[in-house]
Amino acid sequence: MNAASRRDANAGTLDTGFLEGTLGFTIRLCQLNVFDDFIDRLSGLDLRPAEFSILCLIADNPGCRASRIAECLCIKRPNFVPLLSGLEQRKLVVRRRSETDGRFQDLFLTALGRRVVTKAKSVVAEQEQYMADRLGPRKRDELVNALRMVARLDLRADREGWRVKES
Amino acid sequence: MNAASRRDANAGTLDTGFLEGTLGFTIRLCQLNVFDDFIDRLSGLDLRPAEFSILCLIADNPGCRASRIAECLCIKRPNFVPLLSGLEQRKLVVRRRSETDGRFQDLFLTALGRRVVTKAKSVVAEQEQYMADRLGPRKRDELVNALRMVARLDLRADREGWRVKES
DNA sequence: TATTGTTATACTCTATAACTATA
DNA sequence: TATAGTTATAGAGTATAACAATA
Repeated sequence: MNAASRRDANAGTLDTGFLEGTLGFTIRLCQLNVFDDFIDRLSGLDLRPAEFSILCLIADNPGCRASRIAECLCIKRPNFVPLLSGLEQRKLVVRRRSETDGRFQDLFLTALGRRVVTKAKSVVAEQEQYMADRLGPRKRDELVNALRMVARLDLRADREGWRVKES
Repeated sequence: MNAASRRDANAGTLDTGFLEGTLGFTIRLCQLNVFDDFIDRLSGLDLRPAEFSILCLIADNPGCRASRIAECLCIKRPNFVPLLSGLEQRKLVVRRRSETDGRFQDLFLTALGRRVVTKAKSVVAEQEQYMADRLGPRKRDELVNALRMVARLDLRADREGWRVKES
């Protein structure tokens, strides 16, 4: 039973009008459903969503600094350390101290890491394709575009006493 | 600095093509941004997202059983107990044993609870209105509808060896 | 002095097993 | 026996402060 059907099972007579009409609540339900399935599909490769994202970014940006990957994924640096250490212990990733600046660590995939991320991407692509088939390609693209737009909104811009100098 | 701008700050030269093209990743970024702001807006009323949702459902369904509210919000019963207890200690909610079946607890808002949820809904409505203004009303409604559709998808339906008998 | 990576730590959210009381 | 609520507990995920190494 997935999140959606578990929820629907007994909620038939509940008035959920206000919540279901909000973006915040529908985003949460949507994320629960998609992530539950995502985690399930990738469990065979023993990859959590964060680990998959890290491997993807290193695959497409070999030699990138660790802190940039963490930033791009909105993962705080202290929390990024054990994630990377785990991937390195599993021989999927190598950390190499930068030659030009000893503070940085440049990240690379191992040959095994490249094989794993290729397989993982194809598994994720299946989930994405399944959702695209159900939504239809147009609605699917509109959904991704709308989500990107909301993700980039500065939601605090309409409130006072907030904007301390940004730069 | 919100989640979106924090991410953009240093990610300019990173290739995020694969991840940004997936529904899963964009949903996550979107949820981070919306929830960060949601939590911030409701912090003045000392309400977390889950607490707000519970109050909303009790407000619109007075006398509803506790387990149904939890189910509707995809909150496991053990995790629901301290949430309800907190709201009851704050005199926002009352639990009343059902007269017809002593196992159930019927939930009601106090007068204070009704005042708080009314105020909280108006705060949330401001955030929703701000997002709707940026997206435009049509795109906003299409987004909510698409999210509802994805939230209800049975994402495991395309895989074998999964569906044990549902009922 | 500022930044990267790191450690330690704490708090929130979530998940499971087992207990109780009621049916 | 089955279900609702509860307790205890463990595991993720996430947050901040402080330190070492480097610049």
